Amino acid sequence: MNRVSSTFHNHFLTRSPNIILSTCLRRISTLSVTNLIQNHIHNGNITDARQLFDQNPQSCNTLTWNSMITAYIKHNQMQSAHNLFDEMPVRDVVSWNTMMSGSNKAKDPHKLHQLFLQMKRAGVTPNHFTFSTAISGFVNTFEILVPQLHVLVLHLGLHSNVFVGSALMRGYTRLQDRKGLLRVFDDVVLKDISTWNALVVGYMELGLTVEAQIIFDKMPDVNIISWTTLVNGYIENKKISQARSIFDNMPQKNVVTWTAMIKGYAKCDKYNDAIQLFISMLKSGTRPNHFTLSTVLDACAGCSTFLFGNQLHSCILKSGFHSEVVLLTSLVDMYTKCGDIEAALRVFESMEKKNVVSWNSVIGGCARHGLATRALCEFERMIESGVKPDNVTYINLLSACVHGGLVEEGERHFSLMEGRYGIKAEMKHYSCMVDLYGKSGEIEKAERLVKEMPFEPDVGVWGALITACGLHSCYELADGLENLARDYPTIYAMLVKLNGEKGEWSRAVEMRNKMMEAGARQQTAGSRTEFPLV
DNA sequence: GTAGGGTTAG
Repeated sequence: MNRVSSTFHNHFLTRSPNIILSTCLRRISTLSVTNLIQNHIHNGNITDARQLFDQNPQSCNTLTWNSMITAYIKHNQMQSAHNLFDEMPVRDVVSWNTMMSGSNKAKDPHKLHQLFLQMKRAGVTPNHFTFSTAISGFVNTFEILVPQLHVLVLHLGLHSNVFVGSALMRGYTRLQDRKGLLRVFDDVVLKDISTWNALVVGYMELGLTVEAQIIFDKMPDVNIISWTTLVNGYIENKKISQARSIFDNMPQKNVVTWTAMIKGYAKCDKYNDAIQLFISMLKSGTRPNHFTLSTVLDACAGCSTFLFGNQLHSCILKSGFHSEVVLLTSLVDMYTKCGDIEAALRVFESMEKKNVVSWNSVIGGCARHGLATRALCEFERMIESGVKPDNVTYINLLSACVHGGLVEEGERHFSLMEGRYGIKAEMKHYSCMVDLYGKSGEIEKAERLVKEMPFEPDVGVWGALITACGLHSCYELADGLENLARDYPTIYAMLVKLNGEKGEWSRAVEMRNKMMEAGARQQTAGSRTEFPLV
């Protein structure tokens, strides 16, 4: 109000009464319109705010435009934010920063990159907000640009800012650049807990658990996030017992800490430990969230504990998490892996939102249960619903074709995969195709595909081919694969079988002896190798 | 009116 009164006073001294009056009214109306818009935004009435905004273009300054854009972003209306940004008469550094932060929220690093370049071209100088937003958004996609942005940061003297510092530290961590990480850490003069945590994360991600622990022990302050970071770091480095020891000695735990530790067990296939820990969590009085529940469902799927998974389903229905896509997808996956495809399909049908992972789970589930035609139908439905397939979709789809012996369908999808969707065939796609040809007796096609593959075949591809030789008694081809047996000793087992069938007893015995020498019998007896036995 | 740490699925 002081600024307003002083402005009035100056006008009284220099202007005629009419001009003074109209200026005063305009100022009052500008102030009140801006305030009203801000009020609407504050109360979440974004439509009313926009209406007022449109009705009073002359009253809206850059600050009001920025507020409107911020409100749209907050309400996940990125397109409206964008339209308004495009119409802005004057864009300041806040306008650009806001749009960049919106792109981060929408997980659109390409848009962020574009905005950053446009901002530079528009001659607007970036500030510490710009860099912390841009660098965070570039990690994972444009991390290669991090050192260049760091140079700009140093040039503009923004390197001691804590936000810029932790963003840069994540960038250098991603680039596996230990020196860069430490240099940025040292440059942040007033380090806070986040700065220290970022160094612990960095060392952990570089596999330097000892160094990470030393830093943790040196930290002037630690919070629950620091502790969880440490536990998670040990888990990522496969040091589960160290993780558990930290976990047990933490001064306090919350749902995030519990979930991280449960996930740690699930990750190293200790599913029962994961479930036991979940039960301890419940006993401790910590309520699970949707992150916890999908982790535990994953553990149930891993050890096929249908009963426990089924109980979790009831919990989910009561929990209020019934619209979480990830959680429901875990549920679908749990049911397919626990053998109840009908329940999986029911859950899937009930899902309001489905993403590519949800579709992949149901297609993979059908494939696993031998419902090849159903898998193909679900794939068609997926395309119709506008969800784009990815590499996993095709692995599941092709394996459905293998189960159903659908050679032509498989061939068609294999060629459409790259032709229509630009998905390059990976090893697993080739191994499905070799398996598909091999199981249906088209050994020549299988062999040709192995030769034409753009990379060296792996155990899965060879396994598929060798199984085919065994199934269809292709002695010639199999005999030619003997040189591979040193790497994949189970080939001997197949050679024993084929030579036996052919009556080549001395060679069968030779192969059997070689197999015993190579320890193939021991290797295959109790292992989880994917290499199929003939 | 703008910025950063820990947990979820195929």
